[in-house]
Amino acid sequence: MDVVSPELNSLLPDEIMDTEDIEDVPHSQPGTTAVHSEPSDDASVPMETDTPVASENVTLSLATSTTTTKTTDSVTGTSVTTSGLQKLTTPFTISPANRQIILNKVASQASEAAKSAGNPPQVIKQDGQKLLVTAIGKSGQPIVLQLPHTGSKPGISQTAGDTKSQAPQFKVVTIGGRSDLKPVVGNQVTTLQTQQLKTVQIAKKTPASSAAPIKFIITKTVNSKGISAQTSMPPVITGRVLTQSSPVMPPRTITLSEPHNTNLQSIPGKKIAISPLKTPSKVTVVSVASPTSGASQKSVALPVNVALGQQILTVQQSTSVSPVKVATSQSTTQNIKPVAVGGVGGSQFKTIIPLATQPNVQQIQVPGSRFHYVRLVTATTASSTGQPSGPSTSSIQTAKPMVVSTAAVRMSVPVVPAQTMKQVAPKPLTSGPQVVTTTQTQQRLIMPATPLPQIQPNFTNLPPGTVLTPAPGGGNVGYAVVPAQYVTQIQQPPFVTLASSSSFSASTGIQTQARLPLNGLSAAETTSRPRKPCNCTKSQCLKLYCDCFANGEFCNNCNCNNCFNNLEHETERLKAIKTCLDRNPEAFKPKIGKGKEGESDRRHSKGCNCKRSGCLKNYCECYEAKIMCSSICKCIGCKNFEESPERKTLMHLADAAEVRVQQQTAAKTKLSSQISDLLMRTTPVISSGSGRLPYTFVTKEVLEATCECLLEQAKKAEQTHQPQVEAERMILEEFGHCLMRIISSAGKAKSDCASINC
DNA sequence: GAGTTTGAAACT
DNA sequence: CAGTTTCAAACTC
Ligand SMILES: [Zn+2]
Ligand SMILES: [Zn+2]
Ligand SMILES: [Zn+2]
Ligand SMILES: [Zn+2]
Ligand SMILES: [Zn+2]
Ligand SMILES: [Zn+2]
Repeated sequence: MDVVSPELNSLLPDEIMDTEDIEDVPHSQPGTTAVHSEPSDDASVPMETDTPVASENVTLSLATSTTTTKTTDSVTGTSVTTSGLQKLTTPFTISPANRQIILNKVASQASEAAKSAGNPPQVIKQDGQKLLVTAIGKSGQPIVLQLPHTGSKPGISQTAGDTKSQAPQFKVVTIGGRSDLKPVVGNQVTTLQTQQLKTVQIAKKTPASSAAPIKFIITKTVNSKGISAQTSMPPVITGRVLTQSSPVMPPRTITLSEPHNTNLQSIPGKKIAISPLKTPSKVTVVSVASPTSGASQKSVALPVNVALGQQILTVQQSTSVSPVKVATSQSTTQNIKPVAVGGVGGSQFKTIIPLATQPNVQQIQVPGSRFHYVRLVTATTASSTGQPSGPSTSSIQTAKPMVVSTAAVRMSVPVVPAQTMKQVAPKPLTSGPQVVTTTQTQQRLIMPATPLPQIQPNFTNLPPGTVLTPAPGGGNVGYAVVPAQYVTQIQQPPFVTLASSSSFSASTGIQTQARLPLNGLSAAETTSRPRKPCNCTKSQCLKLYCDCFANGEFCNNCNCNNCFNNLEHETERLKAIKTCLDRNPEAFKPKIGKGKEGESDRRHSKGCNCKRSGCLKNYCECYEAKIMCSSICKCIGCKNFEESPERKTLMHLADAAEVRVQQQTAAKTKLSSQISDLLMRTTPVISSGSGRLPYTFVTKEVLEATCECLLEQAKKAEQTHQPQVEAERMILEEFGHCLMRIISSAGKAKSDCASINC
């Protein structure tokens, strides 16, 4: 795959662009556009059912620099050379046959960094159906996604697992730079059928094909704020979409509108949905033009590749912004809400989000959307592109390479099961110049619909081989890459979210996602905050009883027994996730709405049901989350309300305790500073070598500081109701500590002086 | 650390 | 949907 500059794309003939069965997307008219649905079984679209066609390889490269030049190699595919920055060779490869997407990171830096970090690039299986993304995220660890084999490849058997679902699975992957990525199971993830990928194409000329069983229309309003917007584009984008191939579903049309601020709950999740494209033949890639702020270096360093990766991943490192805030501030796209869902519970619908495209426009800007879309077209002459050195395994692709043209704006929205949309992973937008040709646009990549089993982020938390295993069902999987914008808007540290869903057949819709920090903590906070280890013994950590599982995370450093919440038991885990989602589609959504600081929105989604704790103990989920009980709580004897005297008392006690700790810390700090200060002043005296050290060091200031420490200790003893003996012991102990500090300081001063004198 | 209490999750 | 059981965490001693 090569990187093609947007301009180049625009220049590309449509034939190239739309070669194959990809339906063209009708150039969407600004405003709403109806999407035509296509029959799932449309022959034109190669689905898993299709016989293995000569593999089509798609290589996508994104040139970051505006001046990028593109070269196309008929044999290997196209290679693009960015403006001298880097040459990417098959940065992104998609082979239909293999259904793999491999992203290699351009710069070696990232990989090395990752290694240094202790996380080697992860390679998933080399079955050939893998998606490897490297150089994503801060850690620079590559992420590999594996796509399940599609039926197209006879030779490859589908993985065990959900055999039932032949429907293509869809996964959404969001990769973020955060180190703490966690796989999330999420409701947020939507499943798409890979087949839909075809349909995903942005508008094609034929407006309506009624045949498609289900149509989705998505209208998205984009908020230009904060993002470099393309002013020219109309704010509203309409997308369309996809049909569900599955026979079961009756045809439907769904219209989705996305107001700026509308958030799906997904927002909290901060995940990005990726639309899976089943057929490799057509891929739409959007590159994110958004420059990364200086903070994210990687993006800078690796213009092209990184950019691609980021976009695809939509990961970016956001520096400090808490996800929540970001999300709110930026309203754009992130959340798409599927309005109507097919009747099937957990049904997966595919949704392609941004669709509007400008005809012929070189830049892919989509109205209202800040993304750049790149369309990938299979090249007739394509040959498999060589894979870069990346760890990635198989890039097997074959035959037709796809060219991605940035110009086309196509959106592919991953179809998401109605319930679960993906959340957009927040990606801070960095203003880095480097990347994209278009400054403001974002790119979106849609991956082939082949089923992805999972993706795992490579963070340390994750198990070593964060490889995604092929989805059990072997169904097709679609990948969607989230537009960078989404990411940027959110500014959160990048996350990776993968979701795989099986086709409507209940097989599975599972995903692994990275999770956003809860409570709006800064990324740093979240990253640093280790999750409390679980102690499960009977649930195998596959029930919501397990906090790790409930949070969509793998167990890591837990004390659980017989744990299945890990990569080694992915199949079981996915099944468990599905079970949970079947039981409660929102099982993995955060219970506390928006953890933002503004507590206005913070309330428990279901409310508690406490009977005996008065909601003033951590047994109560409301109290545990530090929020007040609300009208939706069904608690009895609740004392967790604003005016509650008990609550106030408790809070005061807690505050007092906190103050005490602070005072104690302050006293110690003061003592230390006094001592050091004293040292500074007395050094000359010491150097004189007199034997008056005690008097020299035990000054008035030191005495005062010491007394403060002792008083604090006394208070502490009193507060904890220690018996007098114990209180005395504590005080004496503290006095001992103070003396030790004084002595050590004196000794140090003396030795220093000695050394100086010498 | 063992044992108890608690309320969500799971199950019927 | 309600009642019961199961479960792991919170809490107590
Ligand atoms: Zn557990
Ligand atoms: Zn655990
Ligand atoms: Zn576990
Ligand atoms: Zn409560
Ligand atoms: Zn409550
Ligand atoms: Zn309450």
